[in-house]
Amino acid sequence: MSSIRVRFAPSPTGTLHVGGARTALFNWLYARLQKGVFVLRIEDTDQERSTDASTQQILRSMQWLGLDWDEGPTEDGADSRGDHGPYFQSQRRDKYDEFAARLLQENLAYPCYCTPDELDAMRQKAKAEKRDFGYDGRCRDLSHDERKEREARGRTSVLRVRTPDEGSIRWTDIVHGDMEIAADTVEDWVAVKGDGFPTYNFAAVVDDGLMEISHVLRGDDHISNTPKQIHLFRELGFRIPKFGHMPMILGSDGKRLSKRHGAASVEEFRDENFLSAALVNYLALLGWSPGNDQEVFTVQQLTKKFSLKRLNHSAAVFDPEKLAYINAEHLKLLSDKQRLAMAWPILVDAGLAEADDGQARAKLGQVLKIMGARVSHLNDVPAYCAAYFSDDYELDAEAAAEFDDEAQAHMAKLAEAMAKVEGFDAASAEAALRALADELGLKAGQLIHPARFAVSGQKVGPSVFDVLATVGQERVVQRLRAPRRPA
RNA sequence: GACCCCAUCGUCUAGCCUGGUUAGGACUCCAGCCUUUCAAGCUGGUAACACGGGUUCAAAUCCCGUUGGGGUCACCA
Repeated sequence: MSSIRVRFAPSPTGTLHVGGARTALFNWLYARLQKGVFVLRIEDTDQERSTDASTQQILRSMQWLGLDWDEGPTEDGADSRGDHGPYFQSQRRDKYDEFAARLLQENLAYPCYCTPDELDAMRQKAKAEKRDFGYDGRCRDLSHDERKEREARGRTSVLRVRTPDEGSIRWTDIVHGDMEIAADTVEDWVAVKGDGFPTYNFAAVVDDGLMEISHVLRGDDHISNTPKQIHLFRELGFRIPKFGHMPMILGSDGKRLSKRHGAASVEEFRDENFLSAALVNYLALLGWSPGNDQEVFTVQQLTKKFSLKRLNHSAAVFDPEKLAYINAEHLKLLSDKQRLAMAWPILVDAGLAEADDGQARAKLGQVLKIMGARVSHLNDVPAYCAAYFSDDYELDAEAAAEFDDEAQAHMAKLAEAMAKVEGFDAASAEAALRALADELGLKAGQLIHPARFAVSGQKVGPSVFDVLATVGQERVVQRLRAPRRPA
């Protein structure tokens, strides 16, 4: 086991977004590639916004994606497992308190008595004067008596970290290379809030330190937190992890991806019946490339080829069309058995079959077979397959318009021909149809197209002879005799 | 606004580090082939180095600047 320890640390204030999923994925891939440890930590220090439902949802999304964690909450989210727990920040108060006390004792931090309202006023003023606002350090050097006096007035305090005024903070970013931020652009930031809970930057450092995280891989939007965290890692005596800031995922308008761009949470893609392997594959391609022309990867292949060295520097736009293509490719990768296992529940959900109907399930297997690559998304299954399971299927408007009285007359004759076929299958149905076409002096296509419509309601689909064979002689004859036409 | 990040087809990207390519691939779009139809598949096509200066025999590639886009500026994470 290597000493590589990475983590994904979502805050349970909503669903798992594709941006977060991509971050989780890259951490997971790196851990699997390096035979390291992947830690999942729930950052629920925001009392107002964190919900248990969100935690559950995130855990479910992670599991759906196949991103299993070595340490973290148990699968049901009720408990923790691993040597560095607990993995819910809300259960780690004792640790934050301990380090906060140390910061205070060593004068690395100080109590600040400014109220949110006061700070807000200062911010407004700075804005009005077109000045930059950074906390001005007015509580930085309060004397013992001054502190006592404020406390006597019932003022609550927050704990602010004393940041250096001079010099700079540097690190070598795995993605961006050498980084240097001037220390004077880093303000004295709040480590412990008025409610006694740690802020993100404080809790993250304590936890990453205690959990012995070796690499912090996260979004670009965290770059500005990094100097604060590095400073604190150092002051607290922790080994400083390596940092890698990955590019953001944007919507088609170039803005950070969000709900208004359409589906943006993992759960939505699951509900829309995307293959999780396809989402994983597509997400991996956003911000990373293998360096050659391969684009379709199984998860297994990704864990072998992934490399931090090949992470991109620039933000990427999420493209639903490319995802759809990758999804279709993964559908082709599935065995007939796997595809059937995925499609069956969808057919059942659509009310086209009973869950325990083994015959219907076998039939779906046949239908899927003749459909072939025409099913590029599992969501298409109900519409494409309805005619094989029910007489209540949709009629394609275009095909219906082409189906005239002459076609109907032809279908009546075809019905009788089909009724006479013995040993009804694709080959015998084809022979009978072609014979009838010859007899009537028609081209085969003149029977084929109306027949497809009469039997399946569709304009397109598999070989019509396969359709006939699969729908079955009895139903074929019925539908040819009395084709459904739009009202 | 300040600080930071980024910059190759519409989109995802290879090429950049270690200057010399007809700047490659994929999605989308278009055309053709195949097919009873559609899809798939196959073949072909349209389409990019943001701009300006350097350095160099030679710059997508190295340097500087400009412009553009994004991010951060909370007792949110």
